[in-house]
Amino acid sequence: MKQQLAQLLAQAYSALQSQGMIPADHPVDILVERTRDRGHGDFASNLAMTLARVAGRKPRDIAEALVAALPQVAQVSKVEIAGPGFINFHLSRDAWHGVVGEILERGADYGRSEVGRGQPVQVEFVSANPTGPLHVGHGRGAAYGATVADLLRAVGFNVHREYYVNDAGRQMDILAASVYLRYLELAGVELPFPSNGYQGDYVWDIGATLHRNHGNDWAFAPEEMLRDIPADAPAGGDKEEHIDALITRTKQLLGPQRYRELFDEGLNSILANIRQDLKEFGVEYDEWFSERSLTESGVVDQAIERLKASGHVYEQEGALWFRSTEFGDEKDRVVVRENGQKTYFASDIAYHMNKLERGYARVIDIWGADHHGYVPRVKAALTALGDDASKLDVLLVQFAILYRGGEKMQMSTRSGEFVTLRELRQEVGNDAARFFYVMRKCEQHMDFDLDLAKSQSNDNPVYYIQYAHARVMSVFRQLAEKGMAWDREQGAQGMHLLHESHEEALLVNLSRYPEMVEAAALNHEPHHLAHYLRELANEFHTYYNAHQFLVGDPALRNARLNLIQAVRQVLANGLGLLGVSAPDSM
RNA sequence: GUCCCGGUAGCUCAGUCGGAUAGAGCAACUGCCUUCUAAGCAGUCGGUCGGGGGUUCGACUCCCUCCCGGGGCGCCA
Repeated sequence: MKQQLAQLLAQAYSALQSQGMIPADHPVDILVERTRDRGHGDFASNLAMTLARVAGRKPRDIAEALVAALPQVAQVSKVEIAGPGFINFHLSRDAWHGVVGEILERGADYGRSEVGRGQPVQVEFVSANPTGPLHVGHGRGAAYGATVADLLRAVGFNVHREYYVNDAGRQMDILAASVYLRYLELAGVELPFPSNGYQGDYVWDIGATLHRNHGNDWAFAPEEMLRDIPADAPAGGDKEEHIDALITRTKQLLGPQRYRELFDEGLNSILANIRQDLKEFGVEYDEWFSERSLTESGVVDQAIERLKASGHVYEQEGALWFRSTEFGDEKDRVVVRENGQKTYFASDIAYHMNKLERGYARVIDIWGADHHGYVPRVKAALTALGDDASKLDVLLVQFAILYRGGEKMQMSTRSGEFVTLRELRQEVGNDAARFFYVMRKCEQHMDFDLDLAKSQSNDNPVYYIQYAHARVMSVFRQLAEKGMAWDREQGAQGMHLLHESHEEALLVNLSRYPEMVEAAALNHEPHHLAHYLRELANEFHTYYNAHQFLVGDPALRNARLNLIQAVRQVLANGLGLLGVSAPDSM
């Protein structure tokens, strides 16, 4: 409808050009918008105002000329000029009726489109280090990423969802050492636990698995573990040096093969937990991409070689630096450390190089906002490699701050003090969690009040929307109980009987759904969908209270049933995109 | 110090590319269940859009500046 009106205006516009009112070579973007106030009609255009300057005439004069040149069509009942020069379109009542038939016809496909033209897009999200269970902070990235990916698929992109598994590096070594120390305790070797180790209960569980598999065979005496190890922080030492020495000692004592087994036991156990958690949360991936595989397949070395060959790296103080300042970064970045170890950044350059080589039209990274300073260096690296950095969109998700009892909660994986995503899901349910996480735009800081979410879950907007869906289902159950059946064909014939203001409002909103989905997808803003569904549910509840559906007149009854069935379909489609269930009864 | 995000009703937040009288929910208050589920509906109350400049037909929206809150600024990942 919007497109149609824009085309009508385009015809009027070229008529004005041939009349010489507007320069013939002046190109223009014709915009038609939904009005906010129905008193201004259904759609409006500001075209006349934008032309005022180039034509050298008053906006209202141009508007009058445009309206005079506008072709007549049946769907448009009235065209008005209002305010400073808006052209307002009032649609005929019949113009809205078609939407119900379209929704019933297309069913679950209503709202889907092909604007993405099958272009391949990658969405990488969550990618939390496998050093512990997902916590509520990761939940926001999971819900947001999954919804953005679903929305993009709904509008016709070929979406590839990926989780980058950080299965290499120092954090994972700290986890391995932590697991080993718990194993030693189970084997009867009592040692002070490092202050910088991972202290969660899950570390005990992994240690216990090792102990079941190997008994005390992997144990060493405390003296062997602690010989020449620098003091931990509580004893006046440096916690980083302490834990690094423990890692080195663990590797020495166990040897490479057993250390790898220890390491992989921790990695696989935690990763399995993360995968299960996400799956239960309705978040599925096409690929789990291993960081270690980049090193092992030589891709990291290739990336560094390419940077060397193009002259964007230099050596200083024994380390190899990438000259990222050349591409707008604040300072240059190390890719190979003095000790010969490649940095995490080196892997990330390789990873993004690999992503672009896979041929995606767009690559979307969803990161926590604390990584924002990282964006310029990754883009710099892609540019230096000769790739098109503009294909990469980094969406930064602000933290979800947890409140309990009105107080902010600390979250630290290291200390083991956090609310896990699993706990949250168990407390408030998947539906409420998924919905809450995407209710706010991602740049907005989010206060997640646990007490509210747990104790007053009945007030959650998600229930309000689900209730609307359940109510429609209930009406149809009542229909059957009263020995009647829904005659969809008769309903379609009687659409003209729907002239209550509540019915017209619903028709307008139903027709808006595809536009809203498209905008939410292209702008990566799922919160629009959440707000839209609330509004639609509100209009339905209002209608429900104002009018009886199961009336005696079969023509009116079936017309109303067609309408509420269309409402139900759109609610179900929208909730589906958010990963929220649409229950038959509540 | 510098960079990023935010500041809109008592609270939590929407506000489309600059558009017409700035909107919801919660909270508070007043009504509505013999009728398709009251997890609902109708109504009332509530605003210097952080402050100050600027751009223009028009600014919550764009630019400058200042204030406040959160976060980032490692040869950690």
